[in-house]
Amino acid sequence: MARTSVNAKDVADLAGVSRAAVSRSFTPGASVSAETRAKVFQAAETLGYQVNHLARGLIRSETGLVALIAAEINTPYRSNMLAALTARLQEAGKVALLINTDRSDASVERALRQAISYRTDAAVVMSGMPARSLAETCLRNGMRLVLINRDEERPGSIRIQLDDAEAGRQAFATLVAAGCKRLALATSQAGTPSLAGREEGFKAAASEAGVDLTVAALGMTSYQTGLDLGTQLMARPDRPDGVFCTTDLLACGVLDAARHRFGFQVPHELSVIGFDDIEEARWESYALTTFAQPVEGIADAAVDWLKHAEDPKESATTVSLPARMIWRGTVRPFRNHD
Amino acid sequence: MARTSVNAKDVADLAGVSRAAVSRSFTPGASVSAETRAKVFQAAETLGYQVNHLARGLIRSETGLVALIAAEINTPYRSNMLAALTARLQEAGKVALLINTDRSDASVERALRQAISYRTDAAVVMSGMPARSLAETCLRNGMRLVLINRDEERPGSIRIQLDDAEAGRQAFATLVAAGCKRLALATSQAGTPSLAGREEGFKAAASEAGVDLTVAALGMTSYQTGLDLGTQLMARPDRPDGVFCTTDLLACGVLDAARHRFGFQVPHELSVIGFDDIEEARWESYALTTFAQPVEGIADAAVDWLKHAEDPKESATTVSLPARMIWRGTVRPFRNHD
DNA sequence: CTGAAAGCGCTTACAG
DNA sequence: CTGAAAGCGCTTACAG
Repeated sequence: MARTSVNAKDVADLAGVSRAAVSRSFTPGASVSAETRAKVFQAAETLGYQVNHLARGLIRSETGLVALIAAEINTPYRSNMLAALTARLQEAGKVALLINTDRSDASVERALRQAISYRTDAAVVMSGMPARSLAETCLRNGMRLVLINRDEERPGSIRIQLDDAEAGRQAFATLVAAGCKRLALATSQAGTPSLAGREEGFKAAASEAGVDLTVAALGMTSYQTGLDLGTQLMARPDRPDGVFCTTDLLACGVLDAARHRFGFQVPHELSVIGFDDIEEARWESYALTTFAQPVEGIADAAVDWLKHAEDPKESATTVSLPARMIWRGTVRPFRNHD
Repeated sequence: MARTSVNAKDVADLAGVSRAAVSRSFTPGASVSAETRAKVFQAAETLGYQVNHLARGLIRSETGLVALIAAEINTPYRSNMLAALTARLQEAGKVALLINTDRSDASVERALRQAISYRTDAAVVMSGMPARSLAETCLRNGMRLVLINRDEERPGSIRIQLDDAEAGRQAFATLVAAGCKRLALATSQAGTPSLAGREEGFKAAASEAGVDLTVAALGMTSYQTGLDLGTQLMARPDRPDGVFCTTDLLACGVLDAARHRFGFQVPHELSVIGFDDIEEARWESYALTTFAQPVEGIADAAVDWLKHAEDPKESATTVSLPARMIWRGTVRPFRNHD
C-alpha cells in the first residue's frame, strides 16, 4: 500500500529526535523537554502532520470516538438532542459517530456492532434496546453504554430518563384546573418508553380522580398523526375540551386540525398541552403550553458520566430528570398556577 | 495495556487456522475455502468477535469513516440533509463522523484536522470553507472533499449545489404573475453562498423587469428573524404584497407576523414564497409555496461520487441540481402556472 | 487455498 | 529527559 500521509517518523527525522519524542510531544503531561516539544511542533507544522488517532486508539484504551445511535434523526426533538450531545462531546475532546437506525432492535444491534468495530469509548442509545447479551459484549470490550429514555437498565450502563409519569399527572391536573370537562389523551402507537410513561401518568391521575378519559392512539409520532388525531377527536359528539398530547409534533397537528378544519378557538373552546418544547412550540401559530425536555441537562449528565466514571462495572446507574412545564397560550388561563 | 477485546488470534486458535485465514474470511472476495470460512465464522460467533476497523484502517487505504461537517445541525433543513447523508453512507457501508462547527472558517479547519486524525475517507463540508492549503493537505492524505452549497471549488473535490439564482428568478416571475405590485426580498445577514444566490437571482430579475424592490435583511437565518422581518415589512407605508423569503424558516416567521400581528389575509392580501421545503412548510398553519431542495438527490450525488470516483486528482467537479417549485397556499392563484 | 512474516503508525515500559 | 524495542490488531504480498 502506498504510504499515504506524513507520519511520526517523518516529523522525528525533520526535528532530529526519536519517534518516541514525537509521540510524547503530542501527549499532554508526557515527560518531554519544552525545547524538544518546540522542535517537534515546528516540524509537524511544516509537514502538516496530524497524529493518527486510529493507530493511537489501537494502543490506548480510548479512541475518542462515541457512537450516537438513534432513529428519525431529522425530527425536531431528536435533532436537538443530537446537537446537544455532539456539542458536549466535542467540548470533552470526543467525536461523535452517528448511526441512524430504524428503531427495530435488530438495527440497534447492528449499530452497536459497528460501534464495537470502531472501538468507540461509549455508545449512546436513544432508540430501541440492545439485548442483555450484546450489552455485556460491549461491557467486556470496555465500552460504556448510555441509555436515554429507555425503560430497562443494562449492566455497567447509565440510564438517563425523565419523570414522564409525573409530567402526565401534572398535565391532567392542569387541564382540570383550567376547567376542562371532557379530557382526552392523544398519542401515537410507537410505544416508546417515554410515551408510555406520559400516558400512564395521565391515565393514573384521571382514574384516581374518577374522571373518564377519551384515549386516541394512531400510527407514528408525527405531525400528520396529530392532524388525524385532532380530526378524529374533534368530530366526536362528546368532543373533548382538553387534550394532552404526548408529543409537541402531535400537539401541533391536533391544534391545526381543531383550528383550521373545525374552526375551534384555542384556548377558549379547547386546551392543549404538548411535550418536548421543540422550537415550533414557540412559534406564534402555536404558542404551545408544553413540558420542556432538559436536553442540555441530559447531554451534560451523559458526558459527565463518560468523563468521570471509573471502569465500567456490573452495577447500573439511573438518573431521573424532571420535565418542566412551560406556560404559553394553549391552556385556558386560571388562577393559582405556580 | 490490558487486552481489552477478543482478537483475530483468539478466533484463529479456536478455529484451528492461521490469523491470515481469519482476516481473509472477513474480506469479501478473498481467497479462502468455504470450509475454512465456516469454521472461522463459527468461532467468531461463539467468541463475539468483531473485526477491529481501527487496525484495518491502518493498513487498507479506506477506513469506512466519512466526516460530516456542519453548523446548526438541529435546524430543519440541516437535519434533513444530515439524515439523508447518513442513511446513504450507511447503505454504502460507511459510517458518519459528525462534527458540529460554528460556521467560522477556523472551526471548519479544526473539524477537517479532526477528520484527518481519524483518516476519514472523505469529508462533507456543509458550512464554512476550508482554506485551499488545508484542502490540499486533505487531498495529499487521500481524503476526498465534498462541498455542498459552497461558492468555490477545491482541487480534487466535488461541489454539489443548487441553481439558487434560477430559483430567485422564478420566485420573482411567480409573484409578478400572481399580480403582486409591491415586491420585497426578505433575507438574513448570514451571507451564505446559497442565500446570496437566491438574492441575486431575485434582484437581477427585478432589475431586468425594471421593478423596484424592498430589500430587508436582518440577523441570523431563523424563525425569529422571519418574525422581525415580517413585522418590519408589514409596518411600512408601502407595505409589500409579495415577499420572497430566502428560507422557509424566515417565511414562517414572516407569515406569522403578517397574520397574527397585522391580521393580513394570505394569499389574498399577501403572497409569500419560501425556500427549502422543510416539514413545517407542509403544516396546515403555513401551507407554504416554496422551492424543494433535492436533499436526497444531493446525498445520492455525494455518495455515488465517493463510491465511484477513482483516485482524487487535481481537477474539481461541479454538479448543479435544480430546485423545484412546490405549489401550496401562500401565493395568490393565477392562470397558467406550470 | 494456506501460513509465516513484514509492516501500517502509534505508545509505553525499560534502561540509560 | 531520551531512544531502542516491543507490541496493539490487522492485512497482504510471498512462497508453498
